Amino acid sequence: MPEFTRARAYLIGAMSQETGVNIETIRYYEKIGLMPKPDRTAGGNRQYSHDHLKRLSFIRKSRNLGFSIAEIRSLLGMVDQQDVSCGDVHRMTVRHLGAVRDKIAALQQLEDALEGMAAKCARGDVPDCPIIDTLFEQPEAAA
Amino acid sequence: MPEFTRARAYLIGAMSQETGVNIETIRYYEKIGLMPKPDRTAGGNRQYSHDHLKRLSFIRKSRNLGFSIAEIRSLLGMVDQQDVSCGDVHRMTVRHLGAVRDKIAALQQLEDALEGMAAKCARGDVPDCPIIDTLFEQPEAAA
DNA sequence: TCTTGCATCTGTAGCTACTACAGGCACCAC
DNA sequence: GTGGTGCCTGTAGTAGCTACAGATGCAAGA
Repeated sequence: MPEFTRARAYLIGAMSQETGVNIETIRYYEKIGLMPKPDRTAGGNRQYSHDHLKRLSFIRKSRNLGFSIAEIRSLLGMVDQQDVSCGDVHRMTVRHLGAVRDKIAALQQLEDALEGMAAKCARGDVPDCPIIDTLFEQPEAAA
Repeated sequence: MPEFTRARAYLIGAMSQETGVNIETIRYYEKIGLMPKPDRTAGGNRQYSHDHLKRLSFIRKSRNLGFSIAEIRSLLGMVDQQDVSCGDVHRMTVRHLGAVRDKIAALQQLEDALEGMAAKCARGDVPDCPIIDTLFEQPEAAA
C-alpha cells in the first residue's frame, strides 16, 4: 500500500464509509472514550489518521463478534498499554464464547416451543386458538 | 378450581410472586398500557383480579418466548377485541420463529469465528496475540 | 462574488424493556 | 407509639445507539 494512503487524513464521513460505522456512532464512541479525540481542521471538522481508522475497524469487528463495549474497552486497554497478554485475550474470548453458546441454547429451546405451538394451530379463521390458549393457561410457579 | 380462588383479590406483591414478574415491571406494564389500571384499596394499593393474573402470566410467558412488547400488544389486542383469528396468531408465531432462527444462525456464525480465534491463540504470556492481530487487520468494505 | 448544496458541527431527546432509587404513606403487631 | 413491612409516586439510570434541530464549513458553479 502506497505511503500517501497511510498518511492521509479522513473526515468523519470517510471514516464511516471505510468502516461501515455510522457517523453518529463514531461521535458516540468518542464521547464515551472508546475513540480518542481527533485533531480538527481549521473549520472545526474532525480529522482522523490511519491509526484511528484501524482502531475504529477493530471496534466494529469486535462489536460484530458480539463483544460488549465494556469488553472492547478492556481489549483496547490492553492494546493501549502495550500490555497484551495473549492469555488474557484468550480468556476473554473463551468466556464470551461460553455466553454465546448459552444464548444459542436458550434460543433453540425457544425455537422448539414456538414450533410446537405453530404445529398445534389450525391456521384457519376459527375463534379458538390453541396458541392463545397455551399462553393463557394458569401461571406456573415463579421462574 | 374452587370459586373463592378465582374471586380473590391480589396485591401487587402477590401478583409478582404468582407470576414471577418484578413489582416495578408490573407497574411499568400498567404505565405503557399493557396491563389495565386495577382497582385500588381504601389505602390506595393496587388490587388485582384473577383475570389480571391470567393476563400478566400471558405477558410473562410471551416475553419468555421472546415476543416483543409490541408483538404482545397485538396479541392482546386480538384477545381484547374477542377477535382472535387463529390464522393471524399463527402468522405472528411463524414470523417470530423465523426471526429466532435468524438469530440462532447469526450466533452460530459468531461461535465459529470465536472458536477459530481461540484455537489460533497460544494462550501464553506472549506479547503478540493472533486474536488482536485478527481484529486489527485492515478494514473490510463497509458491511 | 454570490449562491447552492452537501457535510459536518453541538446538543438533546428518543428508542427497548426494564431496574433502582428516594422520600413518603398505610397498616399491623407488639 | 413504635418498629417493620409493603406499597406509593416520580425520576433517573442501564446499553448502544439513532434521530433530530439549528447552526456552520466548504467547495463548485453562475
